[in-house]
Amino acid sequence: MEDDMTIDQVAELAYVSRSVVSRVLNDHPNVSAEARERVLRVIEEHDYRPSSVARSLATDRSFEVSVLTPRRGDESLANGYWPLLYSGLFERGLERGYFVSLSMVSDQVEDEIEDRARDARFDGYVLVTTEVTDLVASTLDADGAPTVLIGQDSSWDAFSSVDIDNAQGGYEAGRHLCDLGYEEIGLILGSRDLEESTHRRRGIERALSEAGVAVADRHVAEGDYSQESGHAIVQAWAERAQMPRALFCASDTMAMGALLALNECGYKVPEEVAIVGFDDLPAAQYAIPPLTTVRQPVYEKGQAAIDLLVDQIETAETDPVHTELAPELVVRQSCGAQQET
Amino acid sequence: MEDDMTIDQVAELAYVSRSVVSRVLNDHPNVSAEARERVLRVIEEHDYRPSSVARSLATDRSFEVSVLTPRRGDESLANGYWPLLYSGLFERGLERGYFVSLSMVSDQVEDEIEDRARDARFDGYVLVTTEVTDLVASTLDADGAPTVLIGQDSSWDAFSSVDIDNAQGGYEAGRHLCDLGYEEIGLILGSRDLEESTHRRRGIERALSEAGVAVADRHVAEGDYSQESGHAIVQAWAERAQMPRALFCASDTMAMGALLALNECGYKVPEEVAIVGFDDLPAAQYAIPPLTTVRQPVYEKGQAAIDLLVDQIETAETDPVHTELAPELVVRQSCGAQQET
DNA sequence: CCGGAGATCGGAACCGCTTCCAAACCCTCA
DNA sequence: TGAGGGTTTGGAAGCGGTTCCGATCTCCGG
Repeated sequence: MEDDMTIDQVAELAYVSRSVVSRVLNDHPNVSAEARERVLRVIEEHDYRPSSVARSLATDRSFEVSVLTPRRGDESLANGYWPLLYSGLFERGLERGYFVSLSMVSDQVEDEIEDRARDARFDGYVLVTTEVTDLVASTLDADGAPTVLIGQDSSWDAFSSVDIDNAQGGYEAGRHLCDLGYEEIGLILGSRDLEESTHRRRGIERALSEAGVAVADRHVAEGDYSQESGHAIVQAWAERAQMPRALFCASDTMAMGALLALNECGYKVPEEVAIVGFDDLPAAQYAIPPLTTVRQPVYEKGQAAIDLLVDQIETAETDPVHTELAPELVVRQSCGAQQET
Repeated sequence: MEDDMTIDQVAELAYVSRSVVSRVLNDHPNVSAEARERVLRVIEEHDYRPSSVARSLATDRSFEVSVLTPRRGDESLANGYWPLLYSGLFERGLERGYFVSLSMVSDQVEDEIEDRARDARFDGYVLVTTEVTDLVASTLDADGAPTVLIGQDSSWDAFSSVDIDNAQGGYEAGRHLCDLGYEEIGLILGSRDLEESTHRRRGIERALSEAGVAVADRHVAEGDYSQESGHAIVQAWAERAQMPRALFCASDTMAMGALLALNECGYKVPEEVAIVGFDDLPAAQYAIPPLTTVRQPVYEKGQAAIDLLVDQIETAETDPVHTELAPELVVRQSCGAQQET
């Protein structure tokens, strides 16, 4: 099959003008049934595809959106959260007629990305935050390019955003622990700099204080969402023999690390130490014991982000919309609650 | 800053014709120092960027390459291998002047991807295989688009490819085990359908037979590279009380699963069971005990793929090149070898 | 039988850039 | 001083589409 046909060649073969071909390509009215028929046959026979580049130039739309995701450290993509999020983005994008592609922006390439970002190649951007790179964000902001954030970042609230209600999630985890009667609770939090983890913290603290449970300072630790940090914190508590009776971990990965450390140090879960995580990564259900955790609808987050973005592109609406999805407690076995069914 | 300037506006402000501006943009000769100077100043002052779309149309080059990666199951991106590979791709791409973007192709969107792929938007493609989707591959093949494969797939050897020498890796793992004197060795292999895992298997089997070590059929199992599969296999062996003295796992993720199971079943590693993995994922060094494994240069794989691809794009060379990178045994503690320093 | 509305079509301008080519310019050397 | 060579320049034609608009065709009712 020779390819690389142009619209003119199609026109010629179909005995019509290029305008007519363009019209059938775009489902415009005012083309006779016979003409349409002929054009379609030529297209079919020669497997013709219009050049998206030319179309882009003419219409100033590319039907492509770009997902910009940070790469910090080797681990950034290394857990089940990301593929799920991307799937939501990719698939919903295609459904809505947009091709989505992903780029990792690391510090050393930030300005090149910025260059690329600016040149109107894309109709819009999704910034996977938890640390938007400021350069890129401010460029996008200045350009007025349609952009939506995944995750919260109040310094960029001119952008639309999608996130879950982190405080609510923390609250439910806390409630669960309190309902089960635990009173000595340890908190393994995420970095103080992430609004997300601040909210999770506030949520659980509210639950505890409502239940009249206080947490000791020595039982509050800050990790960085990595498995290693969870491991280290629990190990430290074990060494000092000040293990709490229950643990709240601000991420499943930290919970996994904690679980590992608990295991090594001989604590039985949940008999001696209960543990609740956050995220409900695919791996959570395979943990030993299966992890009770706060599920966040990751795939849906991706979908929602695309919806927001596409709406913004297509309506030229510029007022930011902030969407919050509801998290949901998933009770498994790591807290000792009896499970239903 | 108003933006969206066109080359004509720049030309006007700099008192030259659009041709001159184009020449300075592309570092072409034959523009006087003064003219160049004026043009550059206007560009600078107005923060002008040429439209890559228009440029693309005119030159038939986009300086973009696309990485197509399969999404099968939620776990496909879920380990440290991917971010490393992508970093290699992205960063080397930028170094060579190409913007690389990633798309996940799942079955339900395959034909849309194919559409997109064909329309000359990209200068080339990297297929992350271990299961190239046939539709996409054959389209690319038919179009003669520059394409390179990461991983091996002999049914597509018209494409250039990058891979490591899997047999060699398997061989070194086997040698290590034999050198340490293990004689009862279990093999936890990857799927038979993956050439990669067939090669790994052949490698270790050669090492064992050279050392005169035989492996019992009951000690050969096929997993799917997932942690769960490693876990399940070891658990089965434990239940039947036929645990080998040493384990070769065809991937680190399976090794992690195996480690977990070993732990649960009360086997000490490496005192009672030695274990060697494959890949050297970032997580391998944090395992308990740190995992002896065959390191594959993942980042370099990404780089090499881009190099091959860009060379092919720029020289219009169509003969495929098959590159094999060398794996390397990384001795840590899971096999009981004494470590240097 | 004619005028006019509506459907259909083709011509041409345009999107923003590259590139070929001929024209203008500047020097140098015979 | 004038021819000839090399620089520098601008004009114009593409690249492959979309879209506006005026021309043509059809068909109907008066």
